[in-house]
Amino acid sequence: MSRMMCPRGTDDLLPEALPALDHVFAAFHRTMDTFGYREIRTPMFEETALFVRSLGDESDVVSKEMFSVQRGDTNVTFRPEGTAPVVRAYLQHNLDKTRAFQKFWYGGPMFRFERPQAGRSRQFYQLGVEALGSHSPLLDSEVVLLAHRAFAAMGLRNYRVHCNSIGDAEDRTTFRLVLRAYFQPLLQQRCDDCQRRFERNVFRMLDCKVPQCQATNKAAPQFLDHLRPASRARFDESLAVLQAFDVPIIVDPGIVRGFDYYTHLVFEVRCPDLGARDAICGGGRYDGLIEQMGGPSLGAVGFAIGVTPTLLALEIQKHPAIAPRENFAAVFVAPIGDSERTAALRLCQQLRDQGIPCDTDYEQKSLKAQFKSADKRGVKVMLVLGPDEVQNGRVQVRALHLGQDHQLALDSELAAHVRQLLATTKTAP
RNA sequence: GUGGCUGUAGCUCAGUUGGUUAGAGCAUCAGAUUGUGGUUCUGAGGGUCGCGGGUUCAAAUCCCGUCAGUCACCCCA
Repeated sequence: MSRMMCPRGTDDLLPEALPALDHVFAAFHRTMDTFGYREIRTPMFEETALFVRSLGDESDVVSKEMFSVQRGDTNVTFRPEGTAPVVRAYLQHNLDKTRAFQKFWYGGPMFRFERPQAGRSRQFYQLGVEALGSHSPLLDSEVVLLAHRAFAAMGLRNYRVHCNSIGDAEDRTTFRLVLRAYFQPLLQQRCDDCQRRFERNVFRMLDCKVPQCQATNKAAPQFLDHLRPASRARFDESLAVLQAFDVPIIVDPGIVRGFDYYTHLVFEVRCPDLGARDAICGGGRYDGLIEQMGGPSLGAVGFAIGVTPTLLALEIQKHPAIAPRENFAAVFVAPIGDSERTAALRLCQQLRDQGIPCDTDYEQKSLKAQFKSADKRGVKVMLVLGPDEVQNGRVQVRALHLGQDHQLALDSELAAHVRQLLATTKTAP
């Protein structure tokens, strides 16, 4: 079968699926407004060098997951994540010099060339925030609180925020030595991946999922115990704030994060209902990034929500806003025969002009068939036009959801009547 | 990139140890004394059984390949 299909790892969002996406975006947007974050939109693709510089050419994303396009001597990449583009825009427009501290949110598709699986695709949607230009520990807490409130606004239940601190560059240098010293004699017992991680990124050995590795991880030194007092105090301060706001926190030494630019607070939101891939949000502080990208030494903190897994979680939890919805026009004008077709179109348009979503028949269906299909599409009000109605300047109005019939005049009052019928809900008998 | 599972109608699936014109439910469309929905009844359309090759008198069924989907690993939202 050689039918055309959308490329592997992509999905068509059909009309009935979009209300779910809208629900998540709208809840996020509302939350951002109340916290004073403003939306920013950057291009879908950037110069490849931007991501190489921010993520590091050692990272998996850069080394094997980028959607890149070479055109003449320019090489661009469809954005695999949202942080680097926002920081780039911030610096490009000299915001660091005019109003250094700014809070942004963004949302939209991201692209990574990887093997699709449950809750993960090659084009996926992220909603994220970036609070740029401040080192304040208060912001660390605010950002986590913000993620929590956003999920709450979406109606998600049963999730936990896993938090950890990985200190600053100095803490990490120290801890790297401590970890290497600990793992060196145990290296024989570790899996192949950990053998590689020992040199490349020791920290990742801490969240290895292989059972034999987890055994030696239990007694492994923890970041939190090797932070300098100032770093440790800052983490404790953040935790205290979050506990005061009843955020479901779990301190989890296994949270290490993949990208190089993270510092101090790192966190992940997980929803156990999802099974193997349970992370729905990841973020933290990344104090080195702005400077790394050619800007001044300013702090930054943010997170990104994976919309796809979030929708999956809401679906599993049977959230009503996620169910597929047929969003057809609520009013339908049904001409009985061909002679009423023009009048029907005119009436239909008249209601549309009044802001009432309205549709009519285009296929010369029988009246019965029009009723049947209208019922299936969730139409609430049917307006029937036959020869008699047209001649008398009247229309038959049937409220399908109420089971009521009315005869109404085709005058300026009609729209108001229809509007009223739409607003009426069926009362229990 | 690695591994497991799965490909039969628009959807969910039957299809007996290989054996005639491949079935059901739902969905779609049309009817049930000719201007009215949801229930019910009747009927219709719709499939080169993912694709290619092989074994056989005979393949949806067995074998090989390939493509696609899916789940998991690596990594990550």
